[in-house]
Amino acid sequence: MGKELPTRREDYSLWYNELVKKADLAEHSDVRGCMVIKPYGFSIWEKMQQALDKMFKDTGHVNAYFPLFVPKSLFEAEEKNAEGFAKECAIVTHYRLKSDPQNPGKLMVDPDAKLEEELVVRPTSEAIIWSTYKKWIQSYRDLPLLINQWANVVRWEMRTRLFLRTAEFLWQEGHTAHSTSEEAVRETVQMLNVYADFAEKFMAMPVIKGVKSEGERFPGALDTYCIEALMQDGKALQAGTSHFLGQNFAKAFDVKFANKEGKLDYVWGTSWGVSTRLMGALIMAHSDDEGLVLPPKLAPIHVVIVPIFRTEEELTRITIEVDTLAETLRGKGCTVKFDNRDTQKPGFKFAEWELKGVPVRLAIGPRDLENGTVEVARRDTKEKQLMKLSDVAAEVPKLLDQIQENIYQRALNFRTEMISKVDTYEEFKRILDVKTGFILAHWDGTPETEAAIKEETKATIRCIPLDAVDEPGMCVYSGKPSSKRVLFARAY
RNA sequence: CGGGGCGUAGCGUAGCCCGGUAUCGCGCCUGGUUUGGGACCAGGAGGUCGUCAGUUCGAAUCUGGCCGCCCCGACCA
Repeated sequence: MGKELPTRREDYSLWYNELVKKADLAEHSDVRGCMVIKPYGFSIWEKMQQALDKMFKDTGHVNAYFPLFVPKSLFEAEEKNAEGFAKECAIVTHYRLKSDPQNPGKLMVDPDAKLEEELVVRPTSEAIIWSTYKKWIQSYRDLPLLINQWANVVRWEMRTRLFLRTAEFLWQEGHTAHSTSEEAVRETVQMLNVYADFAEKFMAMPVIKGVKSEGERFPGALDTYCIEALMQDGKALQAGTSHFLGQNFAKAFDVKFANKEGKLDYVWGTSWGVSTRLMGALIMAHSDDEGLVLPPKLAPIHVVIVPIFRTEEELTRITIEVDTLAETLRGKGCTVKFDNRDTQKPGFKFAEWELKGVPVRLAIGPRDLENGTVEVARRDTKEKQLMKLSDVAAEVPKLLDQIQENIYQRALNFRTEMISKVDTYEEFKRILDVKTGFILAHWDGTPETEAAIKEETKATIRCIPLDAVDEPGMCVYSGKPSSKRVLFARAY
């Protein structure tokens, strides 16, 4: 099965695609550019959703749901936003099919069922939501409005990649409205921090927080904050964004409120989102040549128990021990899978669960029954140890914590090694050639320089890091003065 | 939309140049032996060769149209 998995070094893209399919996460659909998320992959996404949803609720947000379709007139109300998405929209123009007289048994679009106004399938929901907020907001007493929705969106991308860029994807989008600019900015930054915490604490993936340059900014936003992660092939991945919208959408949709002084003013907005792209990030941040490596906090199965037996009788004796052990582990919050299939051999099961990234594997055979032991194997380091059966229930939860910490440290060490400070354009290009990864370099702040560097090297400004220290220098490209370093990389 | 490649069993492929009804591996099914790191042996099932037309006694193979997919670019808040 997984034996044919190419190694990461040979061809990272190929390896990624194979892994996604072999680990039972997802596959390409017959529908153009779309993806089928398989049950195992979806169960990981559900764990992400649960953790994120709790973090949103803990910061005062509530969930709601808005329509899939956006009338074209609403969609175009915020001009920059509409322009930004115009090239990748799916549009509903008709509402009925009929039998095709030319092709018996086939259907055709009924030309008589043309819509008065086209409906855009949401590529993002600012328009439909802000048109609704207009009705909900009259006074400062209605603010802040802190709403999130879990939904699917459609962006007609020309080239797609499983999880990283698909024509339809699942995400969450938060849309908030505030009475002051300061409060909206605070919200934007707060949600950026929520995303960063989620990435680091749950996904065990270190991220760099920053602000996008003008060229990479969300259309319609005044500022786009983002978290940027580094994948094992040295390419960057934008893992989440949080936008300060200013009053742009409020003005476009005429959302005004009466403040305490009784004066009308436009509300201040934010929007923020993460998507199933995080699944791609998770895979590319930790996996190895044996397959997926899941952080325990997001693993749908924490512990898999593989019995080793020749006869029914042996399996029965093992099952008695396993039932007790599994029950105790479940009592400690572990998700336990007892793989008692008699259709596969132990070696096959070991390989299969490694491919699926299960953090801890226990093996129990006749030898262990005699000695009162269990073989405990951890996925991240592939270390195996014999443990007393009586100790397992206490040790496994600790081991899960260690694995969570270890894979974070490993990813952090990798990223630290892969950040290069460079001061000349030659060095800049050399790093991209031989090492890749993140590059911290001075930039003169102009879109022209940014575009020229992108054109020549394919590297883009991932962000202007929030923790960038003031440091006078010269732009690597133009030689003009610069006050701080920005983060460059080739990106997904 | 440009440049390149490909369409043959559930998956991956050989055959195509040089025309004679399709090769191999994985997987699947049956039986047996196995079972502490992806088992082995034997037998078996499974195909409108993307599609339409043309050339031919005969087309997976040659010719043309169409459809679909992949890679590179363009695109990707």
